Parts: sequence; structure tokens; C-alpha cells
Amino acid sequence: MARDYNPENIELKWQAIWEDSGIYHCEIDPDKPKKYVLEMFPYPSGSPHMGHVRNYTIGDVIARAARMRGYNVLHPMGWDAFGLPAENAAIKQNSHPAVWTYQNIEVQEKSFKRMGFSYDWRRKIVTCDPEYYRWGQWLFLKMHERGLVERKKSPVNWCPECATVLANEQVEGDGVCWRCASRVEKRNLAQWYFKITDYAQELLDDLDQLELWPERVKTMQANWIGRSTGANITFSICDEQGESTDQAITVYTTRPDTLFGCSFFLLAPEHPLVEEFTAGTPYEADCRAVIEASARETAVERESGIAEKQGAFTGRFVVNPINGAKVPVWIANYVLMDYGTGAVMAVPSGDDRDFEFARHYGLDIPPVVVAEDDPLLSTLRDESDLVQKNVDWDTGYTGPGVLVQSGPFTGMKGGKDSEACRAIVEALATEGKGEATVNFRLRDWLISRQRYWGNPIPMIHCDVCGLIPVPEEQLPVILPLDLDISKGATLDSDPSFYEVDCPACGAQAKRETDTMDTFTCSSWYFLRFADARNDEQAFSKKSADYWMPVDNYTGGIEHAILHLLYSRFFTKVMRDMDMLNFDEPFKQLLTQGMVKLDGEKMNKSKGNIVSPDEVVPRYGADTVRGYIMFMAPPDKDLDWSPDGVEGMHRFLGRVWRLVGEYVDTCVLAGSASATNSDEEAIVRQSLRDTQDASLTDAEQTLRRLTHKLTKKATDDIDRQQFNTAIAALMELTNALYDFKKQDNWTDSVYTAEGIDALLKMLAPIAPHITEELWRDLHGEQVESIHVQDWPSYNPDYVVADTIELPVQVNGKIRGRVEVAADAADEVVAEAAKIAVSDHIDDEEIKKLIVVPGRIVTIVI
RNA sequence: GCCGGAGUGGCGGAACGGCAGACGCGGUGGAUUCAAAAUCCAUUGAGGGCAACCUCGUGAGGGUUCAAAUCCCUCCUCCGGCACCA
Repeated sequence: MARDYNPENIELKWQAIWEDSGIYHCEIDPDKPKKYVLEMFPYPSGSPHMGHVRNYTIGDVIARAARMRGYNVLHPMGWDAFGLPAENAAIKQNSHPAVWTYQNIEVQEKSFKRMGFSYDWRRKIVTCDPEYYRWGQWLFLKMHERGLVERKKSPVNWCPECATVLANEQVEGDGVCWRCASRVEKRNLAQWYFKITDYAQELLDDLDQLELWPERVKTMQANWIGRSTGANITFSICDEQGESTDQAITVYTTRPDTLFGCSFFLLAPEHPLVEEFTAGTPYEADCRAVIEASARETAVERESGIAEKQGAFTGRFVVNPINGAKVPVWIANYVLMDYGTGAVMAVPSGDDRDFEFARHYGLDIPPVVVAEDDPLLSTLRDESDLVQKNVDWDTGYTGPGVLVQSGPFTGMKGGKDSEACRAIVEALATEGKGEATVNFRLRDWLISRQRYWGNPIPMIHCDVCGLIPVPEEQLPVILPLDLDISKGATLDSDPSFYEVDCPACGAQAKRETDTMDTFTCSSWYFLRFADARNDEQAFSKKSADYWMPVDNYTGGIEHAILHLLYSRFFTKVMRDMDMLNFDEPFKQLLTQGMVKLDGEKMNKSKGNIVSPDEVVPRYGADTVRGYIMFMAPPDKDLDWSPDGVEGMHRFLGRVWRLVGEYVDTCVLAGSASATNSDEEAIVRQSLRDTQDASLTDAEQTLRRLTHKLTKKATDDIDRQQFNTAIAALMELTNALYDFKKQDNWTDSVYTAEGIDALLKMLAPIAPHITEELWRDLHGEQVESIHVQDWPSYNPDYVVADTIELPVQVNGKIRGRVEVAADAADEVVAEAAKIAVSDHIDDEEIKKLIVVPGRIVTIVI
């Protein structure tokens, strides 16, 4: 009687053996095709959850399958270890972030090993380790050299809870902190930036190269970058009489075609000219009220969605450069200082916001672009002068149309990027008052953080020399570990850290005490994995040339913008530094879905957590891996179901018993079990040489299913449809059980072939049980199943000799014909006619279509 | 508002424009058992018929096609992202 399936025993046994033998280690091998399989490395937040299990199982299956398909596979693991949670937890527990971090890493590492993930652990990275973060500092200096680092004072996002500034990407839609969900405030502070906007166009363009990225991630990035085409138009400031002064303001617009409809002009409340215009005038008080209201509003009103349009007249005027009209200058709360130029030409008839503002303050709404079907068009079609100052519309009209009341441009087609846009910009350009331009929504990346647990920014403030980079040979700037941070102290409270001599002039200077955003650490870690133990460089060119780019990258959709945009930016910068010879770091991206419970996100505070620590000891890692891969396609959310876990456990049990019984029978018969794979291959080959006619029907069927399902599972794993790949393996198991009803089923070489294919294809998903059964089958001395070749299939064996085709009459299935698989279409057609003769009667056949191997359809 | 994605049995989910519901869960019946668990075998979209079979079925409504879950148009619902970006 076969042994019981005891997952815990065999899993721990094989995990130890794999670790000792180092079978998952990899080295550069120019003779072998490489595959770099990577999952987004975890934050060491505590014990792992099902999301981790899913993420890393997906990657592991890809890596293992690739290894068996003959690739030299790099599959590494590390930790993104700097950041606020460590610091907050340490403050709470009166510990140190380093202690908390390394403890958690130990727990997670152990847990990942218990899952049987096939990492090359020699390449482990921990980003808070000086051996790693020194290279982050080095990259900062290199970017500084290239002019990509900037320190500037501007309104920034401040999270009061985290007591630090945040990047735009880290403020979520409703104005809250991505980490703690507190409401973010605006503060005017001097901060460090990476000039990601220098790469805005390329970051947008190269999305086209990413054929194997999900469409939605690319769309999200494109929206975030937010390219818009339009023109800069310059309005000169004029006096009360309309006489131009030598001062001017430039606006950005996407609709230069509507310029004749500009009936007022807007400045952002924070615009520097507002003070100059209004100081000491009767308009000062009103403007100040709007400025103050809008400063309060940004925090509060955004929450409610729509803020009421507010504004005030500044008492000043500008001249419309296209027609010399005198236009009043207002301030308005909906004009943003940090987009475009902070000033807007308002065209209420062509913009809903301007329309609303104009209605509210009783300003003119002259129509300039009118829809083809608007009755207004017939009355105004030929009007080049302003005859109608107002419309009776409910909103502005933003669609395409015809220009009216627009001087020489009247009658032209208007709208976004229209001929009128080009003509008007051209006319303005001749007078130096306009030029076509492009604007991006993307802002520079604010990377400084006023927190302790991060990579120190390697810069020094010298009163004499200004900002001086730390000389390269002095790297790394070590983050001191002896700080008592229990009260939330930062580097700013540690004189032994910040008191330094200026590297340039030797005067007493102050080291920068801000640290870098953790996202800087994760923006290049995939490159370090290629050469993790290099202590002379961030990574060698050779290792990057061989291993990069990452072939398969798996991680959560929450990084659709953040990490994935930053990493693309770093890659392009390093390419321009001649460190890399490619444009994009991640060839293929798989965004895995969440693991939920009863449709809800698992959450510590809700207490609805299913932990791998409780499920794995009970069912084994193989069952958990298999379940997670089977229950949904990898990119979809998955609802945890205890019954589903049982089902996967049952399936593995079926495989266990099938192979166990096979081995037992063979041992009794003194055959098969002793064969190693070479001998078996020879046996199988010789059998293939014999005539098919010697096969029984059952053998024919088993062979056909084995080859068909091998093809199916192989294809499905290739396209990462692991759920259907597992379904195919279940079918193969069922086919073997079916064949088991035959007498002497163990004698047939097709049983051996089926079991061989089943175990090998199941190996990436359930690595332990398959390894154990593989050794049962072939003996302890045989090489691991995980270094075996992936099974192949013979297309000739996939098709049966005869096939049954459905026959349709007028679109409905009315019968079936059994024909030879290679029968000519004419033969099939005749057979089909006979099969459905009842339904044809004497009707004339109008059309007869044979879709080979699929269907016959007859139209009468 | 704009941009994406998705709506298929009791449930999770399958289906290069070609037999809708693979595979699994759950259910039902049987074998085994003193009994149960486990296991094995069979069955399982809905409705009708003794039956071979028939009818209806992929969010709703139209269309293209010999043939539509799949392609096109209109609409509804849900999920996600962005949002006063001029």
C-alpha cells in the first residue's frame, strides 16, 4: 500500500535539499538564452500575507517553467527596507527601525522559503544596507552632474501625520497621503527634485514599445504624464486708456482658435503679479479675500469635488494680441499656479469653467466657435466683427465648429488642433506674440523627505560655496544607527552627522539632513540583482547587458504610476549615462489581482485575514500555490475559498495516489521503477517506431490526450493563463485514471509517458510533490525534476483518426457526422448532407460551408 | 466629466467569429464501509418529452454574418484611474 501524502514532510525535506545543492543559483552563460523573472520586491512589513503568496507564486511558476524550457533564469529576491512604517513601528515599540526591519525580513524570508520559491538567495538585496544604498547616493551624484537634480522652493504636499513632504504621485485622488490617508496640506518649502519632466516626452512615446504591458497601465501613465498641445500667447499689460505698457503676460491655451472670444483674463490667486496690480488699490481687499479663500479651499473643497468658482477684478487690463481689444484682468480660484504659466485667457463661450465664471460675474460671453447645427451659425456666419456679446447657451461649447466674429479667420474650421488654431498661432508668431507649444501635467519628482529612516542625500550646504556634492570617494554617507528616534527625531537633531567641513573650501558646513524618497531605492534595484555583490560598481555593464531587461515583471497595480514610472525614468537616465543599452527596463508586465475574502480586501483592522502561516502547515505549500494559480487568471481579483483549497488538495492527492500505485505495481513486477529517464526515453522511442496499429483504442486515446494536453498546458503557461493550464493537467490526470481501468495499465509505455508529462508540467506549480514522485519513479540518484526538459508533444498524435463534426442547418445544429480526420471537404459535405437529410427534405441547398475540423454548415 | 476594464450556470471560471458552460467547487445517485470520513464511478444550465429529440439561454436593445459571449452601434450596471491641467 502506497504512503499517505504528507505535504509537510516532503516539502521541508526538498526545501533543505534544494538549498544545499543550490539548484536555483544562476551565472552569466553567453551560450544560453537568458530569462530575467522578477516580482516587485516586498516591503518588510511583518509576516507575509496572501497577496505576497500570489505575487511570488506567479513569478515562481514563470521562472520554473522557463528553467525547464532551457532558459538561464535569473530569479532573485530582496527587500525594499527604508521607509516610514519601520520608523513609525519603531517609535511605537520603542525600538529601532533597523531592528524592526531586519526582524521582519527574517520572518518573511523564512516564509518565502517555506513556499518553495526558487530564488537565487545569494543575490539578496536589502536597500537599507550601506552596500546597497551607497550606490543610490552615487546615482544621485551622477544625476546631479547631469543637471537632473534641483533644489527649489515651491508649494509642496505636506503630510502632517507623516511629518514629511510627498511627491505628487504619492498624493491620492482625493488629496490624501498614499501611506497614512491623512489630508495633505500645501507648504512652501525648499526641497530636492529629480527632473523627471526632462524625460516627459520620451516616457510617453516609449509606452508604445511596451507591447507586453497591460493597456490600462499604459493609459494610466499616459494620463499622468498628460501631454497637451497648444500655444503660448502673450498679452501686453495696458493702462486705463488701452495703451500698451512694456510689461506682458503669457498664457498657455489649447484653443488659440477661440482667441477672439477672450472677454476676460485670469491670474492664479498666488500669481506674483496680483500683489503688484492690487497693492494700495480699491481692488486689494476683494482680491485678498479670494486669495485667502482659495488657500483654505485647496484642502477642503477638493474633497467635496466641485469648488464654487470665485474671483475678483484686479483693476487692470491687458490687450488681446489678435484684435487689440482691452480685456479686464481678474483672479480666479480655478486657475492653477503650477500648470502652464499660471495665467489664462478666458473664453467663456468655448470653455465650461470660463462660462460658469462669466455667468456668475456677469461678464460677456461672445460666441466665436459655433457648431455646424447651431441656429446661431446662420445669423453669424459671415460676421467678422463683434456683433453679439452674449449667447443663450447653458454651457460653453467645446466641440468642433465654424469660426464667427473672428476677423479674417471667420468661416474657418475651429476646434482642438484645428486649421484655425494653426492659422491664428501663425499670425501671432509673425509679431512674436505666439508660438505653438506643448505642456505636460507631469511635475518634477520631489525626492527629499524630512524623516530619519531613508537614504541620506549626499549633499553639503556651505555658507561660502553653496551646495556642494559629497565627493564620490567619501560615499557612502552612512545613516547613523545610534540615534534615539523614539520621539521621532531626524538627522537634523544629530550634530555628529551634520557638522562637516566643506569639501570645497574647508569651512564649517552643514550636511543635508533630509533623506531620499524610498522610491529612489526601488527605481534601480532590478539592476543590482544582476550583480548584487559588486562592491566596486552599482552593477557591471556586462551583467546588465546579459540579464537586462527584465523579461517578466509581476506586481500590484498600485504601482501602475509610482514605481513603474520612476523606474522607467531611472533607466533612461542610466542609458544616457552609457550604463545601459536599452530604453525600457520591463519587457513584460503582469499586474496580479488582489486576494480577497468574501469580496472584501483582507485587512488587519477588519480582522478578515487568511494567513499563509495557518494554511500552509495544514495543506502544504503546493496546495496553496496550486489553489492560488487555479482559482482565477493571474490579473483578476481572487476570492479566497476554503472549499477551493480542499479541491486543489484533492487534486494533488489524486496525482499522488495515481503515481504511487503505478510505482508500487511496477516494483512488484520488478520493472519500470528502476529505469532512469535516459533508458525510459529509449524505450519510448523504440515504441514510437513500432506501428500505431499495435496500439489499443485506449492507448490511442491516452496518447492523443497526453499530447493534446501537453500542447494545451504549454501554450497556456506561455500566455500566463495558469488557471487553464492547471485545468489541462487535471484533464490529463482524469485521462490517466480512465486508462487505469484497463488491465495491466502499468505495462503500457503510454502510462509512463502520461505520468512523465503530468509531473513535469505540474512541477513549476507544485514543486515539492512532483519532485518526490519523480524520485519515487526514477530513484534518488536521478537529477531533480526541476532541471529536466519540458515535455514535448507530437502534433501528429494530437489529432484522432476520426473526428465527429456537428452539422448546422440554417444556423442550428441538426446532426453530426463521423469522418476521417484527413477527409477531403467534398467527402465531408456529402456525409453531412446524409446526416441531416431529415432537415433538408427537398429544399434547395443554397450554400454549404465546411470549416475543416470544426463544423459543417448548410443553408437551405 | 474624461480615460481604461469587466458583466457567461447555485459559485470560481472556460471558449483563434465555428458544438456556450472546459476544469474545479457545490449538489444528486451509486460502489466501498457495521457506520462515517476519505476514496472511486456516474450525473448535474433552464424548460418540455417515455424516448430519439425539441425550445430557451452569455447585462438590455438593434445590426453585420451561413454562423456572434466574441465584430459594429445605442444603452444600463459594476470596478479602477484621473479630475477646475486652460
